[in-house]
Amino acid sequence: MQDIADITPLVASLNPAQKEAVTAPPEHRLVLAGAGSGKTRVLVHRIAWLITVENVSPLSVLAVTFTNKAASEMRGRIEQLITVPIRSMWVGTFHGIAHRMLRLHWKEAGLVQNFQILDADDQVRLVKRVLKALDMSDEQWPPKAVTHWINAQKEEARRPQHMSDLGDYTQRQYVRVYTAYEEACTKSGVVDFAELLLRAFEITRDNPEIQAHYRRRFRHVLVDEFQDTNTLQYAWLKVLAGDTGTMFAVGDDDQSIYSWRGARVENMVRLEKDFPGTEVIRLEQNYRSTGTILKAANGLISKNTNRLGKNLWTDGGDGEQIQLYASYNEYDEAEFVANRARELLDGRCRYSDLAILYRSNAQSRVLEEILIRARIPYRIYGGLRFFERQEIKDALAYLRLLHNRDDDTSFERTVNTPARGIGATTMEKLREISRASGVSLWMAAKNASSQLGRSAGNMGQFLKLIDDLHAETRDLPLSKATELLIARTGLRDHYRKEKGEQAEARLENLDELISAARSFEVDPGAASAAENPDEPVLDPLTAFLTHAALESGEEQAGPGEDCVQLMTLHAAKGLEFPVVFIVGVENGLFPSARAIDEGNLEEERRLFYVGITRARRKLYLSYAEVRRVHGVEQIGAPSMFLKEVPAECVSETRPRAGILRPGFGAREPQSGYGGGYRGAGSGGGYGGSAAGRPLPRTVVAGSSGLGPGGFRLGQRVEHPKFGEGTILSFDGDGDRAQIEVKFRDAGTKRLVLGFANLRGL
DNA sequence: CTTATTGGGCTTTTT
DNA sequence: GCCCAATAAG
Repeated sequence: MQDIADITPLVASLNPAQKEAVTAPPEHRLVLAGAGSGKTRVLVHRIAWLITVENVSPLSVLAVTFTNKAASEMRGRIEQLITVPIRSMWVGTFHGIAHRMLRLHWKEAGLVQNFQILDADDQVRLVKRVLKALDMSDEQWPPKAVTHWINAQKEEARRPQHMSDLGDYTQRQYVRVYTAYEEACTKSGVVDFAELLLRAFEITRDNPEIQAHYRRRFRHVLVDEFQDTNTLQYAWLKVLAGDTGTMFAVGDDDQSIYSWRGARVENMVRLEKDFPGTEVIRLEQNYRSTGTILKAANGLISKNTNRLGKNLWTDGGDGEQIQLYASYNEYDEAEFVANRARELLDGRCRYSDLAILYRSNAQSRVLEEILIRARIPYRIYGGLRFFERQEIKDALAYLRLLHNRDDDTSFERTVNTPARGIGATTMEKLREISRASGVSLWMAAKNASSQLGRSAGNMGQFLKLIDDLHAETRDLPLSKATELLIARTGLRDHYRKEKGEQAEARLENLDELISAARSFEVDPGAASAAENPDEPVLDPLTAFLTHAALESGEEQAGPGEDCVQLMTLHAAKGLEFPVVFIVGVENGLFPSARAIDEGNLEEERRLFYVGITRARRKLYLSYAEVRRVHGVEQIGAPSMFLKEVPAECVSETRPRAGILRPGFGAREPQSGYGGGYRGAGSGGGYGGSAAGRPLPRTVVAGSSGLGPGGFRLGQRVEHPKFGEGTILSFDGDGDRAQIEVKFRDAGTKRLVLGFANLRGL
């Protein structure tokens, strides 16, 4: 029996709804947790409650998240809350848990014991090679699209052998690639991300012992970000829980922003049907944002239909109005952000209190440029991550090849990196041999070196290098082995010779890899402490490679200290900042042109909702009247979503009245915006003009888009040779003035205006 | 085989 | 406008 004192810290700090969720009897629950309503808190406290009050063993708990970050945060917070050791508890990502099962049951899953994981990049490369082997052209069958199709099939748990031929040629070809791709994976002993989930699902569904074992074990299944589960993940959860396990799912349909990668919000409704007795608990009290920000968010999201329904509230104050800034262009917009940032930083803000959110990554470039000039330190999230870097993947491919010679993906990557005289022709020959004899590239190279002509010697050296390295490293600790490999394969010299500061960074990354390997070396003292049949024992190399595949690591850009945070709206989900700037709030950008085209506005609206609710105290929105998109200046209109934000929440700022908008493309921003309208952001403007009413325009009639030669942007023109077209942009002035025209038949051309002989239509 | 050049493409992203 | 990948030239 637990005494009262034990449970106080578990519930004392919770509001009634949170308390209801945490202390609910062990039955199915769906927690609709609004933004900033303490979702993670409820999940963590629920697990702690089950263990300390309901006397549930940590072994009986399965807690699933989407990201490694969320999983480790959850584990850490539970550990802080209770004294019971939870080392044996399965807390992890869908993929991490699937992987764990497959390591334990590799035989039943039909895998080889030392299977490796293919990342998204590797997968596309492999699909590409399969396409080539099937004589299907890259053009007609874009590898990325084919890969996407294969993954979509896997997410619906469809195997090629189950797919009926509907007499559709395209379908037939797709199935052909899918089949060949699967064979290639099996032959190489690799699985892609979707395959991890699919195999784990299949053994849980089809293997009675495995099913019984996990159902007996996992009495409590808890899922975070439930609105992001895809069909396969849901099916797996269902088959895991069976009718003995209880589901505790936490999610927010209003924050469903990943339907394009397979997430199915409908799973929230299905849960209620599939798990009888599921009670829904709503968390609507928000602890993050001001009343004004919540009002804006609520107003916006109420325009969506098919919501499960929720209204955020706070018992805090209204706070400040949301500032909306109408900028001339993206440089002016960035200046506005930098100016406001500087003002805030003079006050009580640290750099890291500020976040700049945008719809697409391309928008970060201009912001970066301006922030550098303003000497404001920043950090961009969402670049290349550590284990995705070229040099790191090179080194890892060698490690994988040492581990398994039949790993063709790694063979292809390493064989001529660094260059050792094994070119495309040789590899083409080798692939043909391997295809014909049905063996891996490695075996083919071993057996048929005589058929490789002039490169046979080089190939022989490569094979020997791998064999020698294997012998030399087999008894070394992993970090030493990695170090030796990087030196002996010539990778280090290869990158040393590369010029530029990039090379420097690459060498540092290789060193970083060596020290990362060190943390996977077995520590003989701690290892055998608790041998659990439910914990796979991985050799250091496998553990290291798995870590690299499943946790691609923090992205390395910039110093980790006090910085302004730049990221996409998608990347911001789950985070919060005292001050948030959302830039580029324009039709065509946000909502994106494609979303408008396809009528997918609800998800874009949710994305805006996510963005707004990231802000604690201050929120700035901005849009540009003109923006360069894919190198072409485009006139934008404020986002349709702005009209949906209650007018009283917003006050609008404009560049100082009376200053004309600069002529389109008359000057490049560097020189153009420096003089004319610098400091526009801090200028007076006129507040109070609420979003929703027509926005006053400072444009002087007729000046809009007027370029050299009297032509206007978007004007229809005729060229003696190219025919009719539309003006896309102007560049420069005087004799050198250029004009970019999109012709109806001749494509887009850049012409010198003086010679173009254009006639306006 | 390496290096320079051209051409296409282009939301969002975790594992 | 920028980045990648596929081609052409060295």
